[in-house]
Amino acid sequence: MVTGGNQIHKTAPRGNARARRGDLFTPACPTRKLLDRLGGKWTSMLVKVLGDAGTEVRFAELQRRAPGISRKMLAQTLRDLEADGLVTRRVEPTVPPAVHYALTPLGTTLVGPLDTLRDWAETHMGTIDDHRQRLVRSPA
Amino acid sequence: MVTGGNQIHKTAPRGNARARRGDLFTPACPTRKLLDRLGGKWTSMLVKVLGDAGTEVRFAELQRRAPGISRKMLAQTLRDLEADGLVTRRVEPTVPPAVHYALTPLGTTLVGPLDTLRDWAETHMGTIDDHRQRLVRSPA
DNA sequence: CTGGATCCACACCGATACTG
DNA sequence: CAGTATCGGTGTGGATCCAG
Repeated sequence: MVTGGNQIHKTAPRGNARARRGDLFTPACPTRKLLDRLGGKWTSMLVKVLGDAGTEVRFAELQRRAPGISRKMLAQTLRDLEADGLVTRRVEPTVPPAVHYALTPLGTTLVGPLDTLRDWAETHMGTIDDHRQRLVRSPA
Repeated sequence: MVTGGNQIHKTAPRGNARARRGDLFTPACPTRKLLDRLGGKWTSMLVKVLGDAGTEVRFAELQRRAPGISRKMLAQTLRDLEADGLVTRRVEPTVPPAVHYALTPLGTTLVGPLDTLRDWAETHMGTIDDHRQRLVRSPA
């Protein structure tokens, strides 16, 4: 994965967003691009946190609710999500500033599919881990 | 859910086994681990190809149906999927050998959730691309 | 409080050559 | 046919310091 995920994001050229005529092999597959974003280490967690909140959440509060994230990655991931139109950013011009983030309607539509993935993961990842463990202990 | 957050998977040192003092992160969020795998550049495509086939598919045929993949990445991804218990590998001891791959029942259960993601992607990724394009053309 | 800038370790993946 | 071995480029993400 994540691919380092995946990708057009990891290895493919970035400048040319659109597939050009010669590119038979859909380098711009929507699913591939979506997985590239979700494959980011913090993207899905932030979508979930914002979705659960249902309202605006401030920067520091997001950092609290996403344990382990650094300020750099929090800012970077939020900027990406904002550029995607999945998250809104609202700055209160106070001193010091207060910045509020929330899911856009589009971002909200992503919560369901993510829940589907989470359900599958919570149901089956244990089985997968066990399977890998068996390979370690009894290699063919 | 994604709240497990960090995981010694992508960046953390693997050789020096001991976590350092600050690391008190929850062991491993299943959703995070699933996305790490799906984030791989070819994983989801191979699952889809094998799912669509419904039967065993040979190595070379997989390479044909996953345009652009190299033999190295095909072999590596298939080995990972096999280790996860998502894919079976069957070798016919002929000369030259013929190797057949197929989804396990567990692997088949992953097809649905992936379809859900693909539906979302095909519906909304265009909107996301447009949103990013607007940022490029009309910067602040 | 909310970031940006920089440095760097490491993991992913492509290209190529070799093997049984 | 179906892999493995190796090299190297590139991107991701953590740590740390600086700034409005």
